[in-house]
Amino acid sequence: MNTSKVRVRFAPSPTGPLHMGGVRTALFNYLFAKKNDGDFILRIEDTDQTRFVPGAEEYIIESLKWCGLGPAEGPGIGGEFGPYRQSERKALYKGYADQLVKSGWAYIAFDTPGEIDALRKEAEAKKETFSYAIGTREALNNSLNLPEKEVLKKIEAGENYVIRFKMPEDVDVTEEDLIRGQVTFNTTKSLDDKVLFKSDGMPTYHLANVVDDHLMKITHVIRGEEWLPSMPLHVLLYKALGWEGTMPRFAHLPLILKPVGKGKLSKRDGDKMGFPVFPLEWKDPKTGDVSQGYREAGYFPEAFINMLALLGWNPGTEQEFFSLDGLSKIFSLDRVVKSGSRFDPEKAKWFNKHYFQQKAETELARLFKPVLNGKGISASDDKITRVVAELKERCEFVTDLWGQSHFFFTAPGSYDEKTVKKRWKEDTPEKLLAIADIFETVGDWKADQIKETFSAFMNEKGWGFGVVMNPLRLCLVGGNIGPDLFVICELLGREETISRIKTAISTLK
RNA sequence: GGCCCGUUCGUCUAGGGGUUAGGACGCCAGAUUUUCAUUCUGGUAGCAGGGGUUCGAAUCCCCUACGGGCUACCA
Repeated sequence: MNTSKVRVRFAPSPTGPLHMGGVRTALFNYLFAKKNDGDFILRIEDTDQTRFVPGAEEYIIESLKWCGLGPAEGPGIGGEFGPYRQSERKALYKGYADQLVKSGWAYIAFDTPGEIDALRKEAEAKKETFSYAIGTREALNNSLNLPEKEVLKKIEAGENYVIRFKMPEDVDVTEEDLIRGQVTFNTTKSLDDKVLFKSDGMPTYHLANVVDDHLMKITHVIRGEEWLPSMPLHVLLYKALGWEGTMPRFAHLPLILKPVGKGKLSKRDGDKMGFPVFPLEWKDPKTGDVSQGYREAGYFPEAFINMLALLGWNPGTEQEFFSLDGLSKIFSLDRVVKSGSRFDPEKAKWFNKHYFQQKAETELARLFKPVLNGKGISASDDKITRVVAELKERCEFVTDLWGQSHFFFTAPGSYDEKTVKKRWKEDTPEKLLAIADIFETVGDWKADQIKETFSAFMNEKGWGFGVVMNPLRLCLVGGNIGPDLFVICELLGREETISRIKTAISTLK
């Protein structure tokens, strides 16, 4: 067993934006590395040139950065095991594929995609499935059946070929998965002769992955459950390459499922239900479609990470709030759950609310300021901080702030109809005018002073508080939202308060 | 279809032979807040089904059902 320093990698392929499931895989890798004083590295698996999407790699790197999951090695960062982009390692893989052919673990196959496709269709018509494997490979166009001379001739003639793994017959491959325990696969029952090296000169995932993990001294492969079925192939590959002694250990993470309905979480679910599935906003370079991001939706990275960490993992205690550092100290793979987890957007919001409430008012004000500026409003930091302080506990997102506070910065342009109907009575203007007058007499324009003067007057008149306060609120904010009425008065200032009362009266009269 | 993995409140989960099956989100109710929201307190709700093993099963075994993944010269 490998006892060297723990090294794990996150190995996405740049075929689009990083999905939150991918972020979670990165997170668990990161946490495992930190917990074990190991290295977390990023490797870009871009062996499929046809699926390359411009900007995807940058997106991945920026997403990890936003989440605080900085790799120790990777593209643009460097490290002694580079390059970290598989396309830049291209020259490396062919030798290993050839070695496999030489040792009899692999063979050369000349069948064209068209031919194989036809075979597949043919089998399908008979309600069977074609697989290139023992039982069919004997009759196909490959180096197992062709004389060596013929094979050489074809290659020299420039004929396209792939290199396939020669899956051994009827072997039970048993390997321990760190999350699931022992898993056994029978080679004949469940595995075919996978392509290791493509006709375009690139390795497939299987070869590149094993070669790179070996060369990069990866000790633990932590990846999504969709890879579990290919674990035996990889185990066999390590064996075939003579790397059994340093083979990494495997851990297959459960998938993140749709909030409702069947299947794994997809981009569509987010669009349909209005929650982000990507960490950052993504604009598809081809279609121009924009997908929502957690960052843009107003989530704090620490909330996003905290939520993700608890989706499929738990500390075994009742603690729910964790910083990345906190997680790094206690994370362990044996507390990863085996079954897929449905994602709950409500819980994500709840996490964000928690972190929002934890933030200092000045910090929140700093974040809110650009929002205000974007609306053409400039206000002193002091005022913004005061406003934020009053509204903080009724919000979950920085993006909620405006909806709760616009009236502090701009006078209401209209009045909520429902509220008008419910609260604005015939004698309301007269009463509010009296209040405006009494406001002129408030000594020190502070919330409690205003309240005191107001209450004294109300008691003297014998008016019901609700009858006056609700319409007053309507005048000042345009609806029935906002914090304590007297606080609103104070922050608005005496002049503005009275002016808004008068404007409302003349508008609603 | 084949192969593999899984299944505890609606959701995330604890619990791994003896528990009143615990917590969280959501939801509902009450209290506070002269609005709304917040906050607090309480409540609702679960071991997929059937067989074993055992004095005793949510827990171990088998079967069934259901869910999920894989089954590309994609990762």
